[in-house]
Amino acid sequence: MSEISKAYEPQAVEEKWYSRWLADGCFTPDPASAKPAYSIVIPPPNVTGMLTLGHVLNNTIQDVLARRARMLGHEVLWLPGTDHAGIATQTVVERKLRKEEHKTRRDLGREAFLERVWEWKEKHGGIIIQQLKKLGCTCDWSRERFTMDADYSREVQAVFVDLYKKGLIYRGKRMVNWCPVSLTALSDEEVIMKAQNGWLYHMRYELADRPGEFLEIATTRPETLMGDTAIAVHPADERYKHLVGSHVWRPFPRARIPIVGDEHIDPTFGTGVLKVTPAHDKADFEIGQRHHLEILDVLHPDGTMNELAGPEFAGMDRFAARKAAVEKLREMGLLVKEEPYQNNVGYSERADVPIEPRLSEQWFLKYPKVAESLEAVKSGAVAFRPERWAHVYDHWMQNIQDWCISRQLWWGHRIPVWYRKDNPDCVHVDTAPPADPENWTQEEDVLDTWFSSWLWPFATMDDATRGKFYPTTDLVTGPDIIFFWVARMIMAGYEFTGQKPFANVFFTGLIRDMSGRKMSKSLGNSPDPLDLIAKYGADGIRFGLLRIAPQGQDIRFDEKQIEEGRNFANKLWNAARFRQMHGPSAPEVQLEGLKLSSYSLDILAKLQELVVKLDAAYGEYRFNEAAQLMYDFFWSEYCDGYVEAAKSEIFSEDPAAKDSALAVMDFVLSHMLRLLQPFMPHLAAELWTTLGFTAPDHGCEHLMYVAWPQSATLLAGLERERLTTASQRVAAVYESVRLARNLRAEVRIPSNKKVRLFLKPQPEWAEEESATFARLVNAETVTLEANYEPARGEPRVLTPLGELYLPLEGLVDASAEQERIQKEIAKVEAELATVGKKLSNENFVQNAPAAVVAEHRKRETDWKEKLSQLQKMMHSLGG
RNA sequence: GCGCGGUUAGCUCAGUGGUAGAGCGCCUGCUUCACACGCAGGAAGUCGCAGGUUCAAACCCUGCACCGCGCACCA
Repeated sequence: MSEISKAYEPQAVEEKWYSRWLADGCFTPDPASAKPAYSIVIPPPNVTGMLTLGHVLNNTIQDVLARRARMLGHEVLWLPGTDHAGIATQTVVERKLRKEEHKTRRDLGREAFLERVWEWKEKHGGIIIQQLKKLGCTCDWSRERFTMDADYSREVQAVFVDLYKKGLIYRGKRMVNWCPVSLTALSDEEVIMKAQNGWLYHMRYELADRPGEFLEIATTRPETLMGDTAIAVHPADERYKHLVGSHVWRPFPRARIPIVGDEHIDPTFGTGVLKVTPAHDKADFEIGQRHHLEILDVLHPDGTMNELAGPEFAGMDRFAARKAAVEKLREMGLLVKEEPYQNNVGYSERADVPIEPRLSEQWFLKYPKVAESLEAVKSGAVAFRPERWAHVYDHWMQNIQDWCISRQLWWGHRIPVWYRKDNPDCVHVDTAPPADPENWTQEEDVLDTWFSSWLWPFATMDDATRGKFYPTTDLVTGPDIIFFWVARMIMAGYEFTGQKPFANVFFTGLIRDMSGRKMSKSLGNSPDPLDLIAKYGADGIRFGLLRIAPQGQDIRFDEKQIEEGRNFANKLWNAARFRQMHGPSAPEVQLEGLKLSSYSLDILAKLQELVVKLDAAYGEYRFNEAAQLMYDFFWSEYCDGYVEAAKSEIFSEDPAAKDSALAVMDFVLSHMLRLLQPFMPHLAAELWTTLGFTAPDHGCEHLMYVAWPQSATLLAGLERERLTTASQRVAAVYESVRLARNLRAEVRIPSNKKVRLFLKPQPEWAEEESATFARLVNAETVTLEANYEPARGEPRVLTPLGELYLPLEGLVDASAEQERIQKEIAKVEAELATVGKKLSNENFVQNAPAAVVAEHRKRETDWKEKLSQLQKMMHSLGG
């Protein structure tokens, strides 16, 4: 046992314990264990990533689940790792290359560039892993995985080949979402629709067969008109249907283009005439297919105009070209009007620029096991929490589209396809290159990062691990990646393992700033969790964040909340310190045979109730409730209530009473530390050791492996029949204390000043509690006197212990006291009226549950009793 | 357009049919022998609006308003 400092200083304690756990291999499970398995795979953060508050929330929840599972006797695997994050990582390294060497990746060439990326990854990647250790995460670091590990890559390629052979992967020239900055195709999920304030331009195209007559067309993208290869109207539109089959002049480059009739056109929008640019719009492309229109691509991949747009536009950026095209139309007298218009534009998720619909050769996947995956969530085989996310999943799965899986990047899993040099139509699709590689060229593209992440729950495990821990138990993630990751993992699980990948998915909320904005680097509104850890301790931030993280609801972050977590840690620290000051603790307390005070019985009953409620909260993944329950129990019930009351035993002359109270403190503290361990692991471990607690049969010296308290057997050996009466008595004393303190405050006696009180005792046991009562109200003496005669105007209050008097030797005049009691009477009368009204309602008395009615009747009796006593007190004051 | 959340004390949020809760902030008093990262007391809410169901509604139903999000979109 060592001396404990006055305030908890988390830094040294946290570092000490984390390294001790690591040294003792506490996080590494044994696949051969006979214990039931519990497993989680971490949502792999980007290898470029830095810890955000989102990660803190997410990983703390996982850690809480893992730690509690260990205490419940499970063999626990929490498997960590990082994601290669194709675009993000490649961008970081390219930027560095440009800045430091003024080179592009093409200057280096593919192989040399990839070497650089690996170098970067070894040197700077995975910082976030170190940061997770600071948080106290109990991941099995010996199993850390990376989505580009050799064996993981083999698995990705095998999956590609398998799906290709099943006919689910195909190559095709399709309209895809093209990012002009990253220069790659993207999946539909990587496109974010944003509302844009732009313009709707009305322009007119001259009819080729009727010079001088024009068709008016509305568009938001005049810069693509050079790629127009037709004009479309609705075939039934009375205004235009006679024109179908004739031609108009595209103004520049000047060309005759046909007018086609197509059902897709909405006659009510704009002028009811659409310019058709098959190369630059998905709907236009489809119209083009239907009418066999020419496809005229006027853009370079980087979003600048190409030669087909005409010499004056070639090389111009698409947005500059928009202005230029409008000007040119104006000069030609073809611009009718411009009106402000709001529409939605798709943005690239990573580069945050508008994407271009672009026709290109890409690889696509027809998703496997869609029906089975839909059913899994519907039936609850994979349980979503909160449940409402199941609808979002359902909707997406019902409308699922083929997935564009190829990316025009270098960093990633290269597609295992080779084309014969002398005949590109001859392909070799296999995890191994062809035997005569010199005659083949490998596909240049890599796979979408998510095409590797979707295998994460099983591709990260070796056979022995998979045998024990797959399918995993819980997945904890944000609802923002429900399509990117969760849905795809479920499908991959069924397709490649024949099983669901996890039993439960818990969706956390998003953390927002105080004005409700999403935390982001660019807004600079995201505090660095490491700063917060340094300031408040990992346990403080864990507890503070979880206490305010409701089920699946977004969270407004306020540093105050973390401060509360730190304060709670300090409270625990000092409560332990207080216990330690009164001698050594018993390593294992047995309640049996102890002579217990009412206060002890009461706090033990509340402890048991806490365990019951905590188990229920965990059962529903209500972590905020669990945190709040522990906070309230420990701070209010234990510290403010029990410890203060027990001081009269601890400081008493009776050694038996003192020992009994200390034993109860040990019992409560040791159980509290067990319950707290998942949330505040470092502090709990530290206090557990400092106080010298142990537990039987846990086979390990670490608190994290001590058994979770069992509510059913917690109070075994206790005089159960005394519990109820003890709790009632304690409640009466505490209520009396509150009223007495209130009285002191009302007559403005400073809280540190001792007073002499007189009590006309009510219950026959009042005397037994008078010493404790006196201590709690800071009274020098409490004199019990059935026939006490108060002075005129003496402050008094009616308590469950009896009428209480606070002599002030005439400092308060009778009228002031009368006024105070009159106010109390008014309050009681109001309460009585409320209850009376309810009880006089026959419908209530007949229909409400008997217990509710009885409760009301009792309330009425109590208030009546109180009223009559107050009136008597009023009378004795001469009122 | 369809769908999903939210709207409770000054602030951040709990509270799924039976007398409105917490923390912070605020006011008052306390360096009382664990803790000022603390102790004690207090003020403060027509539970978004309007209907309905019920003996009883913050809670269930209907409609509306506002805030946020997702999906799909008409150029």
